[in-house]
Amino acid sequence: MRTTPIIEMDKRFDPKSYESRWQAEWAAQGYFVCAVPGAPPGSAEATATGSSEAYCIMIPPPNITGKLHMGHALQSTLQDLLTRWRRMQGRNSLWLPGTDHAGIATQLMVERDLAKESKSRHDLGREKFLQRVWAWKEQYQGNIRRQLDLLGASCDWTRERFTLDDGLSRAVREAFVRLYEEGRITRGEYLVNWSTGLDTAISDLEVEMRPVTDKMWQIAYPIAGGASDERVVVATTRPETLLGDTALAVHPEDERYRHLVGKQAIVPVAGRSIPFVADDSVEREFGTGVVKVTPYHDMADFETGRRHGLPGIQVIDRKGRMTAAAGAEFEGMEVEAARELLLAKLRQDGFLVHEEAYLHNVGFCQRSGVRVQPLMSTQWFCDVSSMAAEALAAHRDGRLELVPASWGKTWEHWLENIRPWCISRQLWWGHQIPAWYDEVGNVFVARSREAAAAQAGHDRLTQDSDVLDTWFSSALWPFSTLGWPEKTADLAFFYPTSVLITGFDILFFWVARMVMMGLHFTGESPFARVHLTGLVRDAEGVKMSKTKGNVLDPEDLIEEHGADAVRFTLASLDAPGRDIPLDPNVMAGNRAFGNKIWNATRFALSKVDEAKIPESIDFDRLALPERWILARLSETAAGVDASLEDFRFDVACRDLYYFFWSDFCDWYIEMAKPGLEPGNERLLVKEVLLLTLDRALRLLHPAMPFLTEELWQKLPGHEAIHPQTICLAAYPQRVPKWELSALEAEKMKLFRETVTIVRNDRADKKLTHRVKADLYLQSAKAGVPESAVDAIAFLSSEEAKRLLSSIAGVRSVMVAAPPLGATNKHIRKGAEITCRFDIPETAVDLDKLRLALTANEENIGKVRARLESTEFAAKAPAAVVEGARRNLETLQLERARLRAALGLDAEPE
RNA sequence: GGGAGGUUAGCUCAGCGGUAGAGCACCUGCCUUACACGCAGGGUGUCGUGGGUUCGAGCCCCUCACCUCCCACCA
Repeated sequence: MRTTPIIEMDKRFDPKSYESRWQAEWAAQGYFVCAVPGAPPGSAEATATGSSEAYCIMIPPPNITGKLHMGHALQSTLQDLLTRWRRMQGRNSLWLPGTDHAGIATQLMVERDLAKESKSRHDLGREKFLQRVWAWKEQYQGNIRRQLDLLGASCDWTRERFTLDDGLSRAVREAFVRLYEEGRITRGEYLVNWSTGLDTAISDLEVEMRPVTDKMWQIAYPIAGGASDERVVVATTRPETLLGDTALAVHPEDERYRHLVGKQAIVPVAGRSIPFVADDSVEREFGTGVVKVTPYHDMADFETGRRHGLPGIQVIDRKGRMTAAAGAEFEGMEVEAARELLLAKLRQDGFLVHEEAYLHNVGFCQRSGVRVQPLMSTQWFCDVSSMAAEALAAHRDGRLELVPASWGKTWEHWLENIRPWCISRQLWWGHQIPAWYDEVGNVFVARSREAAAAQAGHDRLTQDSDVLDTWFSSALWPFSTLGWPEKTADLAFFYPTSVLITGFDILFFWVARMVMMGLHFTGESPFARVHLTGLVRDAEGVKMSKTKGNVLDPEDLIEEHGADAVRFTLASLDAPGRDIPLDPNVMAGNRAFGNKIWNATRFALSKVDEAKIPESIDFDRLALPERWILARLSETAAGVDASLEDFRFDVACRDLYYFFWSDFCDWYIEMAKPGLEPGNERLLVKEVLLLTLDRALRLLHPAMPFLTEELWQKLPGHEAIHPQTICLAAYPQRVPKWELSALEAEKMKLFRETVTIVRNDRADKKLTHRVKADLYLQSAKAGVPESAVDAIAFLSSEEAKRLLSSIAGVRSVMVAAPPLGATNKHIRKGAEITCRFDIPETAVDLDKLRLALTANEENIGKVRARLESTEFAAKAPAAVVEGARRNLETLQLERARLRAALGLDAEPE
């Protein structure tokens, strides 16, 4: 005997009461642990499915530095949604979790921590410092898992990886050595982006251009060996680099300066002679048309210098201070101070011709915020040009699909213009470069120190002190996490992965590099499809930032609304190519949706007695409401599947929301109520109620895992669907047999319209729902549109009467002329429907009627004009013409009704 | 300087060539035997501008304007 479950369930749902319980249960049961065909049995025995069809998503590994932000919450929600959906479809679905060592970010945080003890990493030394970072990592790594658990993530934690763990480190060394042996990785001295804030080189991608108002100075350079007063004027924003000038450049076709090419100029203050060179890159219109060339302190000048075989002079060092080469009086000065001193000297000697404010773009170190200093240094570079070509080809031939596809052009442009990737960093935390040097500087690149020693023939070797750019190890993530370079069962089964979900902001940093490395090392794109999400913003669409104080914390939101509401909200806002404006009101609305689901279940459980979710149902024996809701269920299942295939999470959520709230709760449950009354039972109503609820919960499960599991476990008969958990129950599919015929669909439409008529009339008269209505039906006058439905017969049937009584407070339905004076007549499907209430007829709101008449006549005018156009009749499809004709007829009947109510003649013309 | 996206109700956004939609907000009436995190009803639109294609354009084409964001070595 079932007790009455309604007593057991609270009137309000409380996500906190079950969310953590279910996450713990799922983990304990190992539902998300994948067993791979051919793999040795182990903990994976508890696996969900033995399916041989793989589905795999690699998490974009969050930094171990800390805390998940809204972007992680969004992306994790979508990844989990897809994984749960595929898992329920029976795929062997792996969502592999992990974290990134995040070289610079992590090192900075630990250094900041050290600074509290007034220590620097140099005080500790490399060994001790790294021990400290590892300790720090151990402390924070669990945080990521805890947060993903809170969100309901169905990761396989037995496969969790870390970019610095042994396996991944091995993969990194393997990749590095292979690329080196192929000649793609080289070491050399180049002008690189130097961050004095981080004391390391950074890649082009880590440089952020920002507009800055500087000054543009014009400086005169005397001509050597010319007339004593002959000078040429040069414009510059960085006068201090003049000390490192090794040439002046002019455009080869600039008549103003052509005569100078081959001559020498004298660098003011420094007094050195430097040549004039002619170079196409000089813009004649800009500045004075003469450019100072400082190869070691300017990217463009570096290239110019190379073209002309010019030497370079390093006048600024890696700390941002002037070197000895800048001259004794400048040596050791900060750049700013050196600039002031130099300007003073120039001014004093009459070399400073002009100065003005100047707005231009300047490169800043994205991470530390300092101005990037171009600096000559020895670094490791990876030539990715051929890999980029492969990545381009994969995109063009469809092996790699970007969603939304509009990112394609950006992809092409970046890869077509790619430059060598500076992969070495002067940091300690990261993968130390697998290169060793002997006493005389010979380099041995190898997979291990032993291998390097074997190459060298001795062990007097020192390892390169630099580490690799964090993104180098991330680039290997899709296959290094599966055991590459070993040929593991996981790699064979799950690689290439199915989809990647990440933010567009790391399209180049990460996605492009994974595709390049994946294609290079495995011959396959690491994933077939990439869904790029937008940026999570605040309710007003403003970017979240600490300084603006508008940052939302996923953990707070989960605490307040429950994980399911957070997930549903994020997923429903993920429209292609758009950012995600996160409004707490919307979140509250979706929490209310959870409450609605809770209460619908609570209602059903209180009514179904001994009934169970039926294993099958005889659709043909059902009454219209049951047939209708099953039809809607089938359509919704079909729609959700299609939407998820296309990454249209917004559409899938909208359809689910509408189906559950409007179709199921507002309409079906209301229609089911009379059929659930003792002694009045409609055939199989309880079974259909349970069946629909079961399917709806399963459809919703990927988006709202906790609530659906909690409720589904309460449904009688759920064990027959899956003995343990909704997580592994089959995802509902379309059932074509359940879909309604056109006739039935029309009947349902007529019924709903009739309900609305009654409710409208009641609201117009300001009556409460308690005042019952009497309905009068009679055939409408001539000119009524044809209809397949016999409206009068249908609406006056016992079945319809009972439904109308329950849902719309209709006391009686009479096939008769309405009492004299009745004004609220409505025409539907050839029937004139009049609604009367048990109260004196209130005064008709004439203004409202007049407005309605005006609108009606406007519409008639429009439709008639279309119908009278010969072109419309000739060219529009017949169905459209016919639709317009019917429309006109209905509008005309409506007009007659309105005119009668207003006491006007029936026909105006 | 290139490129992408956006411009639809008060707000945030859907929208498939055929009479403009949702949620939230707002107004009215309701504690109707699941739910007030609720029920029912309601109002609101020059679909950014100007052209074009079409019988018919929010939707397709072109122009312009404004907003967001990427990429880019005019010193």
